[in-house]
Amino acid sequence: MATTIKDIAKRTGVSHSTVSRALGGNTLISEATTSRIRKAAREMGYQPSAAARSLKTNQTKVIGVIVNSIDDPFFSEILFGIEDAAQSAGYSLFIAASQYDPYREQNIVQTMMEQRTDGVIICSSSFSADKGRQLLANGFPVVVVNYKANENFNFSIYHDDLDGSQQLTRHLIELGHSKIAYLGNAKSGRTSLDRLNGFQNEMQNAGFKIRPEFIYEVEGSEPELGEQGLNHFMNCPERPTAIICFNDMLAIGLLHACRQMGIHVPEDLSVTGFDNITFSAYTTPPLTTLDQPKYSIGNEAAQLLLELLATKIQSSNTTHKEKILKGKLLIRHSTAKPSPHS
Amino acid sequence: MATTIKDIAKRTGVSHSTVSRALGGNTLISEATTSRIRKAAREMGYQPSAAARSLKTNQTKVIGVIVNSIDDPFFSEILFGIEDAAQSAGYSLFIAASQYDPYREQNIVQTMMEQRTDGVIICSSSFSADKGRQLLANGFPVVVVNYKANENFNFSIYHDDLDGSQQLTRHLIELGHSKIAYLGNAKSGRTSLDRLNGFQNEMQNAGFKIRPEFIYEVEGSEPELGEQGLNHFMNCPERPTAIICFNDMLAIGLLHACRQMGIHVPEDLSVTGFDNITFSAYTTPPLTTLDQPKYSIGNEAAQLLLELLATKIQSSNTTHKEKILKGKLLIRHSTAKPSPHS
DNA sequence: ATAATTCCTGCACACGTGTGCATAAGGTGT
DNA sequence: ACACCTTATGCACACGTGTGCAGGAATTAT
Repeated sequence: MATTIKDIAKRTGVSHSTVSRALGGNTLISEATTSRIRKAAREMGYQPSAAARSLKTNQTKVIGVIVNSIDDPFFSEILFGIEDAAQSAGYSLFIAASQYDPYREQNIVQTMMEQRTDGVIICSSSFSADKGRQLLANGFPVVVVNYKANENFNFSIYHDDLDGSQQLTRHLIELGHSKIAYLGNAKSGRTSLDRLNGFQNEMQNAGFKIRPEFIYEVEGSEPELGEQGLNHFMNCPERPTAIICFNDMLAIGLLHACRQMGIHVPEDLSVTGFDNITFSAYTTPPLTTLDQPKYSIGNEAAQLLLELLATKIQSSNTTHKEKILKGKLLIRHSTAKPSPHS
Repeated sequence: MATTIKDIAKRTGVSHSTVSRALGGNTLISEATTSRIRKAAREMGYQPSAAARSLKTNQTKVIGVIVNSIDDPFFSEILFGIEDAAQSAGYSLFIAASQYDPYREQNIVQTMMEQRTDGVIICSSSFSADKGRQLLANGFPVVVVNYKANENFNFSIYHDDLDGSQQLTRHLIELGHSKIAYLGNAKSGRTSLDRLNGFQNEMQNAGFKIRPEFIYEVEGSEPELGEQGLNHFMNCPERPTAIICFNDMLAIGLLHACRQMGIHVPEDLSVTGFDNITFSAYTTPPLTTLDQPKYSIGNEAAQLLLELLATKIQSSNTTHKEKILKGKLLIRHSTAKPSPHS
């Protein structure tokens, strides 16, 4: 059994209250006893019980983080940003992955509530809104990341997907493309929609029409779905000269399929990704993408939550705060002028 | 403030003990009152306090997991396996990343101890042994994964790296290679050493000598270090015809560097990886690698820990249990016969 | 009708920590 | 010597939950 403050009290001949105060740095206790107690605590390998402490203080110093999937390299960088901010404020993370599974989602929400997490960061674009509201209803401060059902949530950090998508589209248009297609991910809801809208806006600005078959969605972001997307576009009566992919994972799969089908990128076809995950620099050719400030996004989200926890203004649910971060275009080698004979 | 069993007791007109028993499914309580209490609990949105419960029962239903870095796609698949096993046994995960940082490591250990995690799984090959011993000394059941300081730990699951490396080497030898080099990762300690040994064993079996400059280590597994490795080998007086990389990440970086230097894989040079992470299937050319059963490794580790928790045999530290899993060779297109004129 | 048995529920304490209040010891002023 | 103030510590209770034990009510046996 682990040593408790009572054990320390017994050994140093004081009451457990004195020990509690001494370890807490309360100046009421004399320096002599304080250092005596601290020494004993060290020798006995004392570790305070988080459970007992939270029970008393009503805070756990733990913040919950909900992501789609730990597999997704995109989230892991966001997690980094969150962890740095949390750690330096003395908070630990409780990470849970929903895996797009409603049963798991419910499970996660329940666990967070039972654990009495001080706050929750939702990074899962597909997380069902009612589960999130459940947390809000139970008084949990919630910050959402890249989650576009903001009608429900007062505190959010997100990336300007509209702008990012426009940057990519503009880049392609400036290269001379007009027959551009969009490969979306139906499971990502508003995020995919925003990127689609950015594309559409910019095409309209340039005076180009988009053929309806040039917009296609697959059910997820696994690379193998990129192949499915490519097949669709290559079977169109008129082929696009460029494809904007919802994210890097899809683009990576699509590039792979291109190679198998003998389509040369970027000579025959330009391809873009979104997010700038590590591996997007190592494809053939290296992927032109939109560098999303993932670390900053996570960091800002955590800071916002910490601020909420410090000021307790979450109760006044009239307040409302959101921050929008912009990414920047990263031109590598998967985009080029369209070939003259296409 | 969240509702407690006392609130429910007040509302249903019974004592809090009765509520506790009713919700716990104790058959001593009559069915009538049990269902009445359950109904009230549901209506009031009751969620038990994990803190209070653990304080009383002395178990948290949480198991800690320590990994090197969440970024590493290798670990995320292991986490999957762990989570599945844990979840179905009613346990939650407390995940922490050491990031190779001793300060963070100490911090993690302390947090695990304060949280009174029921057990710990260490998946970090670089995790310092004394930190692990600290956990053991405090009575934590510990299972280590792919951690080769087993002299200290009684319970471990690991992959047979020696065998895997031999499979890869044999494959190359059967293709006709004899000038084979090994690119290791100094930070991965024993793991890298085992893979090196497998390579050496198999070369010896075939009667081949290894030139000392054909063994080279870099400080990490980031893809960009693959380039450094390639440079080293290409500057050797006699160049290797095949390179065995410590893992896929390094191999991916090395392949990329090959392209930039105009080296054709596999015609000029064969390259192998290790682990079979998702992206290894999408490189150019797709990577020949060793498919490590990551999910199973995680799953078995969790099951072993759960078994320890159930039987409490961890106290009898004479027991000792380990499981070794073998991976299998996955031949893609980054390996081929050596070119005749090299 | 009373005793014995079963069934159900409440009392009281415990887990480890934090904190308001009382109080004892020591010091300073007259 | 006495009242007064400061300093240092202990007492007792609280947080939310679980559980051994006692005891009341209802049922059955005598």
